[in-house]
Amino acid sequence: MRTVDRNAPATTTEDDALSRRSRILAAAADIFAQQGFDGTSLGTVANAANVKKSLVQYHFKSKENLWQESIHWVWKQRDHALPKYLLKLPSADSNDNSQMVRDLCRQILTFTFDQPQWVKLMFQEASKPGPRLDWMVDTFFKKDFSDGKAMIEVAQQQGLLPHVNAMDLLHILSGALIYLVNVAPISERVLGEKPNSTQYIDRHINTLMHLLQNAR
Amino acid sequence: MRTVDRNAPATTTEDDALSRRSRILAAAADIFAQQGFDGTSLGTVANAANVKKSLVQYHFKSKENLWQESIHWVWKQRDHALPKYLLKLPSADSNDNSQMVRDLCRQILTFTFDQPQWVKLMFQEASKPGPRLDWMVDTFFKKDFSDGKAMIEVAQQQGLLPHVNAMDLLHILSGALIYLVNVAPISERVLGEKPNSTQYIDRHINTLMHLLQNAR
DNA sequence: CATAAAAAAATACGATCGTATAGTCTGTTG
DNA sequence: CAACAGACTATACGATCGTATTTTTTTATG
Repeated sequence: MRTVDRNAPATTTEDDALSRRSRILAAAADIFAQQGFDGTSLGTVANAANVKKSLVQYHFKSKENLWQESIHWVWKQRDHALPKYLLKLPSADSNDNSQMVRDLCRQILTFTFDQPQWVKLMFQEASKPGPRLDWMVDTFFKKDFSDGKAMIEVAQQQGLLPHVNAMDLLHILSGALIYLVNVAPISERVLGEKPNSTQYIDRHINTLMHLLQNAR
Repeated sequence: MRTVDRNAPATTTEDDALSRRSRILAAAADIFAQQGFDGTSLGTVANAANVKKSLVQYHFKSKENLWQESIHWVWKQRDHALPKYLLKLPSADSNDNSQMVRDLCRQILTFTFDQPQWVKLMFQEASKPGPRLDWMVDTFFKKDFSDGKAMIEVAQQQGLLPHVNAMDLLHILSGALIYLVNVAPISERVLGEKPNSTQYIDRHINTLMHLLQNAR
């Protein structure tokens, strides 16, 4: 009987077990981030990954476990895309560090507009505290918070940020950046302007930097 | 047979149709805000409102309709609690208007910490654009945006806020305030500090005002 | 009191979903 | 070739949920 015929589109890309597994992970991360835990069905994930529903359950034992592994995958992507500035502000090379905060903000914004899963997953669970939020706090957020605070403090010591409470400043900065991503679908519909465009991001960051640099 | 016996706790509060209906609305708003649309079941809402599941369907025809009416109810609460400053910055009475922005921010923060439903419902739909988000945009957000922008501009004309792009400033302010509420369950677990305490809110607002007032 | 409308409750049904289980296919190893 | 393990599939079951329908109870009105 048929020797080849496996799938319709004649997968030119390799379709081994490993690629299937990560395809499921990527699809699950997307759908979990968009539809939430309850709004996501394993069948939908399987379809999006172009695999059978049973295979999802074979590679990941339960929906809960798939969710956890998806988030690990998302955070790995994020940490791989945003490591450059983290805690590595040059101590006193003193060429032009003034642009560093601006560059970091822009990089965070553009990446998050492109891969908003981590933010969506974060606030989904924050809005309904439970075991899943506790797990995320222990696994990711404690480290994220301390890294962020350390970055703020380094920047402050270099005179790049006003000397106010570091944790407050972290929240204000995070808020100003992340809110922009979260509210983007609304802004787009209200203002009729694409908030993830380069101009929009640059203008917003300019305004933000203006507020920060004129304050002491 | 029993003349009275209706319910266990001998409801001292009147339990007529109107109070039942609004009890369902309040419960639905809470649960929708916490668990999302998909994560909310009509049975759970009924239990929380202490009514039978069938009664939920009697008063509100469908889950979709219950969701809409819940949100109308939430927005009505919000507009009833936060009308004082909206668009009503005194034109030139000029006693001490400098505290007005600070007071407004504090009022928004304390109310939203107390009744975070509107924010949660807002971002739930923003994270998965669809017909429900479109409905919210047309019904609420267009007005919210224009009101907010108008407020910023009035404050700017009085010299209470730096003269930067009004919409950007609105987003930065909204972000700094709303993010604080959204991230509160995480902050509470990471920092071991209640973010909705008066001191925490005041300190945060002080920092924010410091950034705003030293900038021009 | 009679009667009709409104309010509330009980029941049932079809669909979806997570998961458990058994079966199939393929490649490898001894 | 035999045996086995890993990858994959098919199927079924129990539970939950939204909704439709029917029935009972309460309230209002003449």
